[in-house]
Amino acid sequence: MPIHNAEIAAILHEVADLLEIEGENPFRVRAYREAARTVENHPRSLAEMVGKGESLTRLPGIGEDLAGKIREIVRTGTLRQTEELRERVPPGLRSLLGVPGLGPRRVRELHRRLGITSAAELERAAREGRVRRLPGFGEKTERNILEALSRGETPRRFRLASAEPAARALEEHLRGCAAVREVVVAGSFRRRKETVGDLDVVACSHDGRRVVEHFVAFGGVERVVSRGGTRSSVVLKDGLEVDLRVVPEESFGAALLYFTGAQPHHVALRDMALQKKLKLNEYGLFRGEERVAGRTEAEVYGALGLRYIEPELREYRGEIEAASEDALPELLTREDIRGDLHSHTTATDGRNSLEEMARAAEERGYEYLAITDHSRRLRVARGLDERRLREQMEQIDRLNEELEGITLLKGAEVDILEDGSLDLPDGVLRELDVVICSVHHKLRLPEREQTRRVLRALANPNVNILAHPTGRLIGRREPCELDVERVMEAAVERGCILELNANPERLDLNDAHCRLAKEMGVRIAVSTDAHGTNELANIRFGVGQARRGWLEREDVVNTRSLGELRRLLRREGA
DNA sequence: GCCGTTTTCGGCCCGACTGTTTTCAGTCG
Repeated sequence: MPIHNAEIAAILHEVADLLEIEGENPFRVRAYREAARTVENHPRSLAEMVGKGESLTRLPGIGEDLAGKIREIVRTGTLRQTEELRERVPPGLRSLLGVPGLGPRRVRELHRRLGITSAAELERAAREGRVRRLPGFGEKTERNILEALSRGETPRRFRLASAEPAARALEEHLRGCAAVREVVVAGSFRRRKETVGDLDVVACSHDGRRVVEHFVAFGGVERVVSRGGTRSSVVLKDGLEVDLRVVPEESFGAALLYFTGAQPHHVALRDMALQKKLKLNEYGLFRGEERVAGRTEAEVYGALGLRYIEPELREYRGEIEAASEDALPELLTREDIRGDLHSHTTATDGRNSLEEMARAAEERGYEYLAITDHSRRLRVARGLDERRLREQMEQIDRLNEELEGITLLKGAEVDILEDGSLDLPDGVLRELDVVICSVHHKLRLPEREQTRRVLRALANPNVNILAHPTGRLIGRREPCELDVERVMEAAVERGCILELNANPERLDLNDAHCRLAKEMGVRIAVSTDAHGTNELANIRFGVGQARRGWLEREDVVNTRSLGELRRLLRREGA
């Protein structure tokens, strides 16, 4: 079984943590962290690249040494260096780095002076009052450690959609403060990352203290972690941490840039600034004492010789180079979307009728909506057999005569059976406007079998779209073992479309896959898989993910007019 | 450990807040 990028990255992260606890050169530690990040973000399988003898040193942050280590991991599944480190640094110490307030320095002291190697030992030492006697520690630190341990705090990530209500409520709350001129939730939320660890709020005001006081009075606040004159940090009742920064108007753009990140993106910008003998921080871009930019982000990018870079691109995946060459993509927007190609009704497991779904889509300004109820294999959803599907097709024909602003497309979401055959006969599939196929059971097949299964389904000439290709559920279910690159090759050959499922629990394909699809020339459908009228609005999450994957209007099929779309679905004029 | 129109050595982002401190280290983002 080839090793996954995520597993390689995990090993590199462990090396970084252990080296840090040992007190290694922090830049060396950072090099491992950056390499790990590069690996986990890389759309292609490194194991495969190693197998093909491709060079790894072209990846950012990976030199000869790390390339060799990655090759060792791919070949042996492990790294001798890690094994050696584990003998010197008890692996339990690693988990202590996750305790708020404990960094590598303090963890090392705890180990060296008190022999602590685990959270349980730390708790005991703190209870016995031994921690407070260490230099640099005190009563308060000891108490904070105990509190953090009793909360059992493991940094938890929130799905974008679960953080959104809090983000909107906070924005509104802060706008209610007279001293606030502008407020934006920045960070990974603004980059539309599929999960966020916390919210970073940037407010524009000349009275920081007043804004901070207003901020900590927000109704959802569980506890205040810190509050100063320009910055504060709180934890909300649902456990989400929120950091606020207040800056004056002339710094707002620079602060947004700083707090939107991603960190490597901003570090690279600082680097560019240094090369131009400028200094970039959250207050502006400076030449000596003089502020040359900072009011808006565009101003800062401009002063660095770059085009404005959309937040979703700021992941340090080539966007800075593209901006300097004026080669940035013109990203997909919500307004580009002309219809939804995946939806369900009460005929199976949806909550609204055909007509209700149609009207809701019409209200969104769509030209078309594909009705794609499940096939019979999905028993829990009361999936349709051929007879019931034909009944629905007739209903759609009748309804289309009444509807004026929108057209319903006749479709189905057909289960891919274990052998790769489809759950409805070709005869009826041929009569549909759009055929989606997807895997809903046997998600744990080995990669070879899963890939063969999906490839066989795509070989059916009636199939248009492969829905939620990897089957992952964010935070709940890992993606299935699937050779996504092979599937994409097949999709290109056969004119099939891959779905970017916009359900915020799925967002499948992920951003890296979208980027790969674009590079390989695979067409994408951004679809909500709505099981009710209220879910059609989930399209915004799909658009965000598409933008993170550098997708443009041309790459996405449901930006086409109905006529163009119909031609595409007949696989003509590809 | 990486990286390079300030190159193969010597840099590597930087400011706020907290707690333990009499001037600052550690942590965090």
